[in-house]
Amino acid sequence: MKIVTRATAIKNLKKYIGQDLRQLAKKLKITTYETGKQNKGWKGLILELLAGLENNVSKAPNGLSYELKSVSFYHVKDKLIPKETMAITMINQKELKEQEFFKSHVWEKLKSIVFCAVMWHGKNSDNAELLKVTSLDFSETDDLIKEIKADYDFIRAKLIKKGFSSLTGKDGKWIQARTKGQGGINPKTGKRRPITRAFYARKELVAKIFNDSK
DNA sequence: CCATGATCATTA
DNA sequence: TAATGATCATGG
Repeated sequence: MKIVTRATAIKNLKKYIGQDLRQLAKKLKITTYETGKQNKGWKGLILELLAGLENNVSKAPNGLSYELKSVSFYHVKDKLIPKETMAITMINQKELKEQEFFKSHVWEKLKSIVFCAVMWHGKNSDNAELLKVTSLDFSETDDLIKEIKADYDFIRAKLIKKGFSSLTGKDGKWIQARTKGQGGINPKTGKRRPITRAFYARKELVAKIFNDSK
C-alpha cells in the first residue's frame, strides 16, 4: 500500500486536466457503461487510480487521509454550474443519533476534500473531460461550516424525533439526506431492498467549493 | 450484505 | 433546468 499525500494526489491528477477520462478508463481497465452495464462510479474509480491510490472501491479512507470526489459540471448561460449534488457519506442511524457534527464522517470527509470537476456531455457521459482539480480545507470556525453543522443538527434532531423514514431530501440548506443505496428489488427474495440514505452536498455548496478553491 | 463510487429517472 | 427520489456496479 503506497502512501500518497494529498498534495501528491493533486499533482498527479493535474497532469490529466483536459483529457478524456473515458479513454483513460479503457486503458486502465475500468469498467464503464460500455460493457452494457451501468457503472455510475467509474469516474470516481479512475480518478482514484490517477491520483496514485490503490483502486479501493470499498470503505473510504478514514480521517487521516482525504476524500477524492468528482462532480459533473455543465454550462448555464456562460457559467459552469454543478450538474448534480455530491454524495458525501452514508447515514448510519445509530451514529447520527450519537455523534455530533465534528465527530461525524460528514465532517471528516468535508474538511479534507480533493475536488475534481468533470465536464458533463449528456447521458452516459460519453466523454468526460477533466476540468479542474482542487482541494479545500475547512476550518471549524468557518461561517459556512457553522451553517452546515446547523443542517446536520437539524437532520439529526429530526431523525431522533420522527424517525428515519421522516427524513427527506428537502431538509437542509447546504447538505441534505437523500436516498442512496442499492435500490431495486432483491431478485432472491422478490422484496424491496431497504431504503438507505446518505448526506449530499447541495449544488450551492458544490459551487462554493469549486469557486472558493484555487 | 453493505458502503462507496456517483448518475439516472421523473415530474414540475 | 431544477429538485428529489431511485438506482447501478464493484469488491471486501
